[in-house]
Amino acid sequence: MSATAPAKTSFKEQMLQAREEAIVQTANRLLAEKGFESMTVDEVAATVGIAKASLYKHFPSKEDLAAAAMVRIMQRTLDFLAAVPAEDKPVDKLRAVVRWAMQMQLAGEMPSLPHQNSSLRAALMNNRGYLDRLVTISDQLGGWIQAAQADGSLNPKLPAIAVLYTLFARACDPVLGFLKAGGLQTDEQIVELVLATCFDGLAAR
Amino acid sequence: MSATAPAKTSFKEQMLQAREEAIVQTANRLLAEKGFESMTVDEVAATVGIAKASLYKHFPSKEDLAAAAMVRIMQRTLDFLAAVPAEDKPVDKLRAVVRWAMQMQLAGEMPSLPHQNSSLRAALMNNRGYLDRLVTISDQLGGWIQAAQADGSLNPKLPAIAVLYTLFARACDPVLGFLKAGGLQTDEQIVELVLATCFDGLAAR
DNA sequence: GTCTATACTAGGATAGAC
DNA sequence: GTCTATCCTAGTATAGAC
Repeated sequence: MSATAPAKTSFKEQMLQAREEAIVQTANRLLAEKGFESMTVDEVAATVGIAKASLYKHFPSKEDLAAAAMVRIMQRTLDFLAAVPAEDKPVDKLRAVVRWAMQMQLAGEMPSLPHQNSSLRAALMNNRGYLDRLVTISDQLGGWIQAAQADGSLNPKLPAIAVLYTLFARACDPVLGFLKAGGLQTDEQIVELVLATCFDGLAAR
Repeated sequence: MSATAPAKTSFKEQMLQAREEAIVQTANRLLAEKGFESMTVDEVAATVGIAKASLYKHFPSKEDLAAAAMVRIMQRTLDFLAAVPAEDKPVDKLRAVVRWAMQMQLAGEMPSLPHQNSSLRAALMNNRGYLDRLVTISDQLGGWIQAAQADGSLNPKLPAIAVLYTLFARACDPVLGFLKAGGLQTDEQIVELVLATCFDGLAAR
């Protein structure tokens, strides 16, 4: 550990971090595209361009790899929440978050929810980094939901927890994919359409 | 083929049909519970109480088995559609169908949508029985949607196809499972809650 | 058409050299 | 920490007797 060592170590660590980021990013895309069960470690490694054994030096299991990808999307969500203008109306903040999440999904960047019985689900429930971020996101959205219900822009009769779950679910809504496959709307139109049905409902107003 | 044969043959065939129904029903539940990829043929066979090889005498592949379960739920949907009172308002017919589908999901009887990239998806797209039922259901719901938009009870600005997709998606909405896991509402309350957010939206009216 | 036993493969994970 | 080569389990599917 000489005085000149830090620079090289830091560079090496940067490379390491960059590779890990590439791996997690690839896992994230495949998770969004085909789900945890259908995603194979072989495919992740091949896409990144490294050997499978090398990948396993970074992540001890497929579950840990997928969990890292889930933590990443949660962190990106937190980053977005932090960037929402504080002066916006609560309901507009909520709309902005859901819009962003839907854009992520259309871009193939939003991993689908793990099934109740999945081994990934179990791994996430034991992952502090994931749970902490989930709680932070829920608290922040929960505050906005209550504020929006208090100012009369969101239906105050709905339990806040039901609203929260609904917003989470819309981030993974398969309707976006259906409409995209139909090819009749642009991505932007699809997002605004689903956003409108989410907040305003199907019934006439 | 003597004159006395038909009775015995018929009985045997009834047994055969009953067994196939038991297999498909089990597959249906497992499909709802854990999805196509996580469902194993071993588990289906064990649950039904037959050997795996026997199951393969009835269905040539796992995909065919799952497809039979999907055809079954589509047929049950058609049966429900046929039983909806013709004199009801179009929008009430739509509500009734979505309510029924949500009840099916909470009962663990609604298989989750196959992922875009799934081998099951490909099998379904080559399955005439599935596609025909899907088209019939879509046509019937599509007619009700247009009627509801015409009579002013459903938002006429929404593309009918988007409404149709939204209704399909609500049948598999993960929000139901989230709320059920929370344990704060009865099944009936969950259904009415999600039904209300679907048709009336999250925003205050 | 049901069973037991087995073939075959995909895919998660590891060994060991560099 | 990267590679090639290999292990090993789980799971789909089939053979062959009854």
